[in-house]
Amino acid sequence: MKKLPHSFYLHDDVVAIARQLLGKVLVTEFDGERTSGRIVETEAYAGISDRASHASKGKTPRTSVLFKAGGTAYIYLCYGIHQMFNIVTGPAETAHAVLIRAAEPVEGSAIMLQRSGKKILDETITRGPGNVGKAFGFHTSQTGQSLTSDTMFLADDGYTLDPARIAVSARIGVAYAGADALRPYRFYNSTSPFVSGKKTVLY
DNA sequence: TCGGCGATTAGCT
DNA sequence: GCTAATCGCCGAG
Repeated sequence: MKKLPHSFYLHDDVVAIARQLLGKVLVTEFDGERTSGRIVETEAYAGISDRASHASKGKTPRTSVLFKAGGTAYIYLCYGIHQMFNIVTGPAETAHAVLIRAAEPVEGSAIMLQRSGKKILDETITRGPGNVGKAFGFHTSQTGQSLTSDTMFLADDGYTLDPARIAVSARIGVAYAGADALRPYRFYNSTSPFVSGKKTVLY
């Protein structure tokens, strides 16, 4: 299990990073409770020119974290309920980010179940960005934290996802973004039951 | 200070 | 498949 180096996040091609993150392991260890999971679904948000990205609204108190250098966590609340976990990428001020939409539990599934309030452990535990936030214990108060720390980081355990299994589609829930909503920026493992949304392959 | 709205989800029908 | 729940953020006034 190798922690991804800071340099991984500084690459300026956010779409390439979103694809490379499939198969990597997301690890959190809050209050001594370690949970980890293999990433199976991501979405790229390409800076201020991407109308689906919060960065398109400019730098505000909420979005300022997006403008930091890569390797930073951007966590925000959606619909008043869901903690959405994003990874800031690229050099400072580019405002690129990758949203983690789904993962497969590797360690600490009992803790994930407890955090989610669910009764049975099934694939909904980490399916969808809101559920990922819950299962891993993310909270908006952690936005702006480094992803190379010991409490919150990404790792490579040697696993490589067969490229033939990677599917690409438009992003989910961004219809308001006009033409940008059609960009092929969503990547997922087509064989994983943990992937959210429709299973149609567009590309 | 106020009103509209969103990178969603769960629970019914 | 459809819809209510739910609240912080942001821009307008």
